[in-house]
Amino acid sequence: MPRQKEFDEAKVLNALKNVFWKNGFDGTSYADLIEASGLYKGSLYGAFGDKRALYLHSLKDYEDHEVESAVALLTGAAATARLSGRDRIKRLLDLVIDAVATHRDRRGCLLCNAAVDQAPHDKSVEKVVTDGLNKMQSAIEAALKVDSPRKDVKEMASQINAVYFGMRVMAKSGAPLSMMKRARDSILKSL
Amino acid sequence: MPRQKEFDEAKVLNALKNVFWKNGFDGTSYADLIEASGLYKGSLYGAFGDKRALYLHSLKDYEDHEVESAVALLTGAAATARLSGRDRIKRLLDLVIDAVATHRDRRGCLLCNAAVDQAPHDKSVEKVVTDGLNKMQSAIEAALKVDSPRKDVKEMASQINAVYFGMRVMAKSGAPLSMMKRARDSILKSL
DNA sequence: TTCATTCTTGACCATTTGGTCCAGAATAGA
DNA sequence: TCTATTCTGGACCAAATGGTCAAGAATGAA
Repeated sequence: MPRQKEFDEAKVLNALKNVFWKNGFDGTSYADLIEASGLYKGSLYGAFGDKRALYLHSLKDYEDHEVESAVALLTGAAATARLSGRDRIKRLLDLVIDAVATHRDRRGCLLCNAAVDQAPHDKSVEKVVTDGLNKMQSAIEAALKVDSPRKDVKEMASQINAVYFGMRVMAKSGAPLSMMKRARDSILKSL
Repeated sequence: MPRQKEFDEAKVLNALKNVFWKNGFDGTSYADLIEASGLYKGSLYGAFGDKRALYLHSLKDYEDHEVESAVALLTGAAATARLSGRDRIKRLLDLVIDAVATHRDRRGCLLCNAAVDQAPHDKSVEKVVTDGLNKMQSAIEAALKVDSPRKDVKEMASQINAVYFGMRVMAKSGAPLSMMKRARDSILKSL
């Protein structure tokens, strides 16, 4: 085992993810990735492969971190353990609104972006995306079950999932914050 | 007024729209547009301008046709005049599901696609998209008002709007049809 | 018929694209 | 110390990109 890698793989992956998150797959060039990672072409290619592979790695990184943290929030890990299911869902939707309101973050959700621009053209992307979607679905169902047993959990969870993704699109589109807030308030009312 | 154009502008625009619809802005090359339109580069450029202009023209065409027809459905033009607001909304959501179920149409909604991949980077795109979003919002409100006066029309309409866009994303992502149907059924229940 | 104007056709161009390759640097083990 | 192996740095490449331009065709007006 001679010569070690000089870069921190996790950090680089995070940087790559952020570029794809902001610009999408086709909107990102290899040059952008080189700049963001601080690596040279050879190293980058050697470490992760071609552009498509870099994208898939980024998506998986997103799923491992961002999606997992949403799942944790919903299923009641640590900080949200004492919250009602309804409040957990409120938290989730608030995150979407806060991203825009306080951080001016218009990147939306990488999974949602990938769904729109790559999933229909690439089976591997489709798989990662639907996996993520299913994880969200299960986590929302889990949150709903906290409050009371109900037989329409799946239905309601799908609706919340749709609202969540819809709000993500609204955020990217530049829709007024009021529209997003109303969508959130309306679904919370029915819980 | 010498020499006439030899092509049908509306048809060409429709062809361009379909390419962008399928592949997104960054995913389509000028070569794709030339092939789809059947024109030569010079003519295409002369008629509509650069790639960005072509995209904007396509978006507007989408708004003039697709969005307008959804609006007509919701506000009760001709065919839907006798339907309840609820049924009009059901029709709208059914369109999303049918596109996938019977036509295997994974293009989603061009406005939604534009929101995700171009709106954050281009003010003109953002404007067309939010205009479309607002048109949908008003039309949904109009549909809701058909059934009964309610004071949460705006809230409910925003929620339906979010579900609509969320379902569009699900469609593109390759999510199971059942998830989309449940989202639809759930929101219809609350009407 | 001539002319001005607008259209079509396609050659052409600089730049950027994603991707390859290899010389040399670094280092762990023999 | 030597060697085998892996990494870095960056030159290099073919192809595709978005965009320009000019020669010539078509046609209505004078």
